[in-house]
Amino acid sequence: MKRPTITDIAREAGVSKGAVSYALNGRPGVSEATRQRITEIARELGWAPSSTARALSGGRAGAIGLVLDRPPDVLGAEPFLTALLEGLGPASLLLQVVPDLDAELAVHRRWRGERKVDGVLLAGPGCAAELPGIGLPAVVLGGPLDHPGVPSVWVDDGVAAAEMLEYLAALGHRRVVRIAGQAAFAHPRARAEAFTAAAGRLGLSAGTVHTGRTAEAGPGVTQRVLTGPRPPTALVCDTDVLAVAALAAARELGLAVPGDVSVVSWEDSPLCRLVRPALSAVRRPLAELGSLAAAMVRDLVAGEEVTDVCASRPRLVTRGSTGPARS
Amino acid sequence: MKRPTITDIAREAGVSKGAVSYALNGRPGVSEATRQRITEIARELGWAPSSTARALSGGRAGAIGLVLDRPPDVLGAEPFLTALLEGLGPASLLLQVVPDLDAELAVHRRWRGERKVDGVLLAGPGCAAELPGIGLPAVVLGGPLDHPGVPSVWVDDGVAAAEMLEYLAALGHRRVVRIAGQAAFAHPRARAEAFTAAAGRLGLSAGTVHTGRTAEAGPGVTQRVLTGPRPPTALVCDTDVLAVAALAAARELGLAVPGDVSVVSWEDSPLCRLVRPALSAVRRPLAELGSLAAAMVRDLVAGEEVTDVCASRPRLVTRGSTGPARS
DNA sequence: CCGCAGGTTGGGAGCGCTCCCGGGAGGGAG
DNA sequence: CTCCCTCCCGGGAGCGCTCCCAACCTGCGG
Repeated sequence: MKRPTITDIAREAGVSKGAVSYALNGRPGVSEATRQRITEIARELGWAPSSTARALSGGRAGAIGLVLDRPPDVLGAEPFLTALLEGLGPASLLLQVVPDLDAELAVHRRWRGERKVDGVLLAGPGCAAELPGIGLPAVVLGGPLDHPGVPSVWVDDGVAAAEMLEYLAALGHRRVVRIAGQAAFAHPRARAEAFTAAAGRLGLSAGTVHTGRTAEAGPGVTQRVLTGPRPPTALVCDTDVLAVAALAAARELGLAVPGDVSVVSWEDSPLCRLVRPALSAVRRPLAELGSLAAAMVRDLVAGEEVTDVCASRPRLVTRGSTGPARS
Repeated sequence: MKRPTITDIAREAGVSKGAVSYALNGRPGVSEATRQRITEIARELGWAPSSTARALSGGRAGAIGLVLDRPPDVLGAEPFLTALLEGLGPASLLLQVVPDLDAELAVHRRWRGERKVDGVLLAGPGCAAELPGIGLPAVVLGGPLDHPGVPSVWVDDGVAAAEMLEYLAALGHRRVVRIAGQAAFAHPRARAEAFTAAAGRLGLSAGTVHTGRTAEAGPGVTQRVLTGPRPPTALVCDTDVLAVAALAAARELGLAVPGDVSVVSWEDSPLCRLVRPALSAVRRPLAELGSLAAAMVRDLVAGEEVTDVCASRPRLVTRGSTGPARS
């Protein structure tokens, strides 16, 4: 029950290993007739290329890596991860979870040393600067950054911010506060700038409060915002979980959503549809992000020039959590 | 800037490749003095073993696989995935997301054919029966199953059900309904049986309603349960998201939680802590599940006999969503 | 002083694949 | 008919490592 190798096929077909290799890889150097015969024999022998042998010989590992930097208790990229992976398709993705950035760098170095991966995806800008030094082709999810050797693929937070805020402005909202958290696959600074820029253009009074990395602070921060002087009539939350927390916090204060305050999530998810009122949310093309990223890593590994890429525009999905501003 | 190989080390140390291999792998057959010298040279040359070469030679791939079966729009294993991965530690995990079971089987077959992985983790009982036929060592997360060749590692739903229901019974609850959904790393039937058995033991009236695979039905199902004849005073939800949906559904009906109805989630997560009232929940040792599973796959690949394993007991964490039954 | 056991070491054959090189066959031109 | 050029294909050398086997060396007892 040993698995067949190209040598077996070669013997069976009465040709050499080399010919089989060429035939099976659709490469010139073998006549069409022989190619047919070889392909047929390979099929009936149930042959499949050994990825390890191919990797050894070719010098490539045939896999890309992704390290998730997960400090204990942080809500993070999880629900988005599967969307991303879906976009990656059949590319082999080596995944590892580590507690912090140093550990992440260590993993990248190890992968590089052991030649386990050909390139990596970076879930955040955290250690983008070090990757060229390590010598591993890398693509950053969420950007754009301006590290020369490390292209990024991102979703435009500018158009998302514009769409959200225009929508809120049209509903009569004038004071909006953003609850900033740890958003997946987004560059924190870029998002902050996009938000304030869009608000400025529309003449809105817009503030931002931060929950820090743990999101635990979500409800507390939200309540403080809503009970402060001149509270906002609309809240923009960086993540779906933060938005759910905001909903809960508002209700605890006896405020109606969207009657007294509107809430929109800068991240759509099934969770947004399941709470009541259902959350209006920005839907980002994460699967597309994944497939673009995979293609970029491939190109990078192939030695091609790769530039920053922006995925298609995010869309605002309106549901029950947003309504006219309380006058 | 070429990376050093054992041949380089051998030349440098004036010994043969074979000796270097033995020395670096801590294997007998080389004197302690030589081993020291070789280790030292390897260190200063910055040598790291090539995983691909090792895999080719050793016949093992040095990685285990996990296929996530994700029908569009299903809430699933995501938040738990990272906990699981954390438990896996530095073991290389090849991950792929597919739409359905057939695709999952296809991936397993491909991995097996290409020798990409040595063994796989199964996120559910779905295709456990086929794996021995494919010839890939596999461990099922969530069980126990009784497929001979496929051991499982699971968290005991029996003690979880007992703890939850005893707690609810002590609060005076007599009618409990379970909202059954797609729980991660749990065997649906085992969980159902554990629930009804524990309820029977305590003399509770316990029912179960199903949301199907999409969880979208969560709010609707919950409302139907709560507005039916003789509504339950407590709800047990299979997942955290379902529990949040239940909270929202209850509130929409004007029912107070926990005043009118208590809610407990059969899955803890940060989300449970962020909603209001915070959700009482069962916390399962998922990281432990991961490390156990990784060890089991390793043993299985090594050809050892592996039996079903049960992780340490889950714990009920009580928060604000549970209280005395309405009399 | 010789022989032998036990421990060390060198040499080399794979693992399955890729890719280069050169020989041979076949066909068109001279 | 011969020469040369073009295709095909066989042979074989790696890729970096593991592991077997034989040769070696040491130290011991006879």
